[in-house]
Amino acid sequence: MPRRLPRSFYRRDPQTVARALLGHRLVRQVDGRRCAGVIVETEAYLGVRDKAAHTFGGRQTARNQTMWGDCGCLYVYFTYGMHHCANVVAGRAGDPVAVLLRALDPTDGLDAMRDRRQRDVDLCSGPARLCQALAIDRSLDGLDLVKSTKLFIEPPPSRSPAPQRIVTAPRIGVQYAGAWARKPLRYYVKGNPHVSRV
DNA sequence: AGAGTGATCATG
DNA sequence: ATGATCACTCTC
Repeated sequence: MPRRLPRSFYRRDPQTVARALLGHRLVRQVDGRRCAGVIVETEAYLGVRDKAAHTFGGRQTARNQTMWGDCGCLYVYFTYGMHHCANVVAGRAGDPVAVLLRALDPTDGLDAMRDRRQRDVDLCSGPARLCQALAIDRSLDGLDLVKSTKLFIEPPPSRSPAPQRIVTAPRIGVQYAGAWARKPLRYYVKGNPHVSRV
């Protein structure tokens, strides 16, 4: 059995989870091949009060159903007619908050990622890029990261390196959200070259 | 800076 | 039913 983060890790406010996720490894098993990367960039979405969140104002739709369920599950949405983005559901069931996975530092299965991305660079630097690299789409929506072997999050080795410096910044691509767009709800590892933008 | 792309959503 | 929008990416 793979080592995985427990449910309790996710059952916290999304800002805490977004920050804590940095440095853990997202692992994808597909076609008997392993692809993985260290999470280096995330964003917190605060639910019904957050104008930038899909669940703002209590919206509950076919698309965002997963956000209303148990923490530790994957919320995948499709946008712009071609891109998928992946979130981890946080908080308590009924509080529809989540953390968007924005970038990985790729560590395993780079060849498969290059095949899927049709590129040698920017394999996992951006929410839709990392989904393409790891073959994540709507069919994985609702998947339980605490139990699945197809996709899960692995803690770093117990003898972990020195804690990394974390930067906060406004979230990307949510300018329509007014004051909520300016809140520092984006988290990334300072100096890491795989962060989607600085 | 502009185009691409179609599911999704709020309106009616 | 319909039209506007979109937690993005690529190319110029």
